[in-house]
Amino acid sequence: MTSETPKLTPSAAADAYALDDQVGFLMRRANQRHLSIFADAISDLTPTQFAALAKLCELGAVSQNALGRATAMDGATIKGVVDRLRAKDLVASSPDPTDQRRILLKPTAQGWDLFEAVAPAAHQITRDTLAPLNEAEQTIFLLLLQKLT
Amino acid sequence: MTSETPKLTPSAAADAYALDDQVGFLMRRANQRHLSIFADAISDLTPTQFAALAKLCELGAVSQNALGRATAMDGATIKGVVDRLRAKDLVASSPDPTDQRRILLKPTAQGWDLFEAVAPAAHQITRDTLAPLNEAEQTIFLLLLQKLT
DNA sequence: CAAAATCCATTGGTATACACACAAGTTTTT
DNA sequence: AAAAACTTGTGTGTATACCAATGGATTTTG
Repeated sequence: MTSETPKLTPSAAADAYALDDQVGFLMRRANQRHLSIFADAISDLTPTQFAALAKLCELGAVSQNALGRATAMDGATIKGVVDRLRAKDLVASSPDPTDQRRILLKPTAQGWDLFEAVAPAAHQITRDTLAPLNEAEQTIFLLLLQKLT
Repeated sequence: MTSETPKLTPSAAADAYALDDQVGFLMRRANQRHLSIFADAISDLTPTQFAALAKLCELGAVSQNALGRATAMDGATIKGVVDRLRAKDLVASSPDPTDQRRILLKPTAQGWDLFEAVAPAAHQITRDTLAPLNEAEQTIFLLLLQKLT
């Protein structure tokens, strides 16, 4: 690969790589800032746990894997998240009578209460995260983000 | 906050929360896609390890904590990353004669070679990640991302 | 119907990522 | 110079996050 640009010395190729301008690095930092805003606003749940709880409140009763797909987490990840939500009595599980492989998940009354209590804060977190952008920029940013999904 | 919208019942507030439209969720998914592209293109290093190695090649000899700051990783995180880079003989450490607390880090010859070998692939990863956007959109996206940092 | 393919939940392993506490070294204050 | 404040590296604990493998259940195929 380096041999394809014979005029550039290897060091020049290296110099040309500015970490701070790479999408990956910028996305990581933007996400760090968002996670920090989240942690400051909601201490009862992690962002991931809140996402799972919110999706479960939206979907009703679904299997663990289905919840994982809906929240973009793989099987191993969603299991840990659900375990922690169950430990906090926010989610209840029961065997699916239709399919013996599945575990049906549902928010508990406490889970519903917590979700409704923190939902406004969650909206505020979205606003705070986007605060450095004006309204037009926010719209564009969300649109472009969606294209990158 | 909730009291500012008294006409909405809690359930309505809950219904109004669409996880799939939240910045945090979109950024997480966009990042997942990027990490997948990275893993497909570069198997020798993780994105984090590559970032640390690239920054070290850019900066020369710096302490572990300084490298962590330059790559946006906290002390505990950068330690693990550097440990793994040292285990692969990509980075060497020596005591700082100026400050007995510090460990000076430097890329090994092998570290330089690997960085120069994969740097073109890293550029390609950035291009692939942004590929769903046209050129104008890419510029805007990077600009807005930078504002969110 | 039987075999193959798929799906589900779980487990083990590796790698971020951050909070917190700690000890030793360095700088700043007083 | 002595005290206070800070920095550096390390260790512990918790929480994502994903891969690969596994055993049991279900669906699809032949």
